[in-house]
Amino acid sequence: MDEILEELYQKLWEAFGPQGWWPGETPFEVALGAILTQNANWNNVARVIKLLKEKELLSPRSLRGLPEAELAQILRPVGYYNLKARRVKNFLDFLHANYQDSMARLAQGDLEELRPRLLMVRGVGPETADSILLYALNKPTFVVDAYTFRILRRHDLVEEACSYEELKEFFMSRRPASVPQYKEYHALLVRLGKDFCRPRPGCTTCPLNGWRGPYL
DNA sequence: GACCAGGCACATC
DNA sequence: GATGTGCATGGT
Repeated sequence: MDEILEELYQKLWEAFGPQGWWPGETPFEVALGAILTQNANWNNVARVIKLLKEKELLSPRSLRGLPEAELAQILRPVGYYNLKARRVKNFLDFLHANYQDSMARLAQGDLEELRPRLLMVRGVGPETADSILLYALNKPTFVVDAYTFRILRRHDLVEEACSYEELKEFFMSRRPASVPQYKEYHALLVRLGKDFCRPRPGCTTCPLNGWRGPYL
């Protein structure tokens, strides 16, 4: 099975090359994007982040000074905007109360300590926590998302009823704990998912078409 | 106009 | 522990 994940990585790499993830200039921008992209189109998230940048609101302190209702209006394009305004505020409160608004201070903790703490923030679930840990804080944890599950499921690498933690363990127990490669692997899976692996199969030009059995 | 998008919390059984 | 539901805009 280790060889299969290596083979999958090679195939994705050959098809797409380096993805350069996460798209974001600072750890805070990455963390914010992780919350905003929950069940949302990344293009909309990118627009909102660009707008926040233009308004000079893209820092923990300035965002903290913005009323939640105003933040919600800015967040409209990403969907679930009231919900996400609250979730962003929850994360900001967490960062302020424990780390003096500093992502650098947050990054000083280690993975085993930080993950449960992030999960205590309302609105930060397993995927968001792992995205922040891997892409903003450079901790060696693997990010599982809907694409990851769909792709591995479609190629019959995991069970239908595989949970988030099980799928994550499936990966991490079979791959060396490398931050750069975890970053790249997840990004490549998302790339494949966006371009080819729709909820309903049927794309003959998918680079993985026919790999471990056709799924047309 | 349907379907989809880089989830999560909460209620209920 | 599994399943169902609300949250919501914008792209294809």
